[in-house]
Amino acid sequence: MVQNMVANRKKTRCDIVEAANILFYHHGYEHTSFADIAENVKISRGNFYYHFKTKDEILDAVIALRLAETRSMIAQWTDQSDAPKERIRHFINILKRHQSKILLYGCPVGSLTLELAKLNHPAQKDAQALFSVFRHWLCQQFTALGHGENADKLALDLLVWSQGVATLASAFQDEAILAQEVAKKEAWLEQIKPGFLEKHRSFI
Amino acid sequence: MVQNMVANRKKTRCDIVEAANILFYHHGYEHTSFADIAENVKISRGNFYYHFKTKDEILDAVIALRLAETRSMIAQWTDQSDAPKERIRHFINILKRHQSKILLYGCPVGSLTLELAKLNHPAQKDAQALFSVFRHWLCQQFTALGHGENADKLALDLLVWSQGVATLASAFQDEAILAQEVAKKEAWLEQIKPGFLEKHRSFI
DNA sequence: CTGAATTTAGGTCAATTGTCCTATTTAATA
DNA sequence: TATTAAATAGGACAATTGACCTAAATTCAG
Repeated sequence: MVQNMVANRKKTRCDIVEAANILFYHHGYEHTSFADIAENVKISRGNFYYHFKTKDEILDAVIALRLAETRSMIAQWTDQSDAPKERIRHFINILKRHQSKILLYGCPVGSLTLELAKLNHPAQKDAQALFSVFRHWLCQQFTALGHGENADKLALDLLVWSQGVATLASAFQDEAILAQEVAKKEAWLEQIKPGFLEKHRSFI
Repeated sequence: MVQNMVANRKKTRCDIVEAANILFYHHGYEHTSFADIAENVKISRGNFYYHFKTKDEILDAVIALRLAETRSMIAQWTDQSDAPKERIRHFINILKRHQSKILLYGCPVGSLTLELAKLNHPAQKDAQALFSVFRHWLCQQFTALGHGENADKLALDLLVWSQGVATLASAFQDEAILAQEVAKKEAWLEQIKPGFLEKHRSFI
């Protein structure tokens, strides 16, 4: 059955990318070796090389996976509620939802971005897209809240905040920092005054 | 002359640590090899090994150097002005002063901290001290401004902000983000209302 | 100057890295 | 079933890593 073959091929490849995704997050891109990934997926290095010729190829696949996952997550948030505030709250709460991982490894987007910057890696731009996805979506939400002019700045502020919180919570290994910052940001979100364009929110 | 010997020894060692400090910042701890550092200082690997037995030893020395430099910088800020706001402004402005480097490599403290977390490196706690120095000093300044109860939270917020800005400015390679965020934070600092303990500021 | 101590140079080592190759096994087709 | 294509296993590779060692050079005291 062609279906089976294709499915299997896809599955092994998918297994590799998913394992690499986690290992890149936990141990960093460079500190993760072919052997680490292969061992994790329980395949031979030869089989591994059959699916990916170079390490950069795996990185590209991992970034593509993260982009897809991110888009899917955001689409879910968008579908779950029509209220921009409610949507933005979802973003704020990622920090709490992934608390334990963040305390250990920081934010997957921020840490990958920083590592690639130091390696001066060609995939830098692709990793940047991960931030852009959040940025544009948040911008849309703030626009819907009537902050058209400042929407992008507000979106960027929220990204800045999330990266800072992840970095410091991880540095101090202190979940109280995380909880406290999230609570404060939620309160800020609640209190935010809709801009004068609020009435036109429907056009978003 | 004993003086010369000791001075030379100190100088070579110091050169190594300073080169490692820069290379760790630019390329990361793990991606920097003995050979890289030795080549940079223009000494042999053997000479290098004479001064540092293991890579961890260099890391400790680099962290110690950064701690010393940070303390000295902060001491300067403290000496330059008695006004807490003026002092805090110095902190905010690090981002602008080191703009070009931050765009390329992020914040040296944040990125090192994140890398060590992923390596699960024993020096994590030492690197954390770098953040603590800023945190406590900022806390003192906010206390002097009369925000005793919230001083530590305000200090942490400022650290969070600085880390976030560094990460995103670097991710987007966009100095406008940096300039805009710094300007906004400076405005916030200006507008901040002194707490009711302001009159007692002298005791700090 | 001579001898001892410190400092430096450069070679060696085992381990690990990313990459590549060739057999063998598994699956699909005719 | 026989043939072909896809997938896997595992070995080999050159290069690089951190670590270690010894011999030479430099420095300084007596």
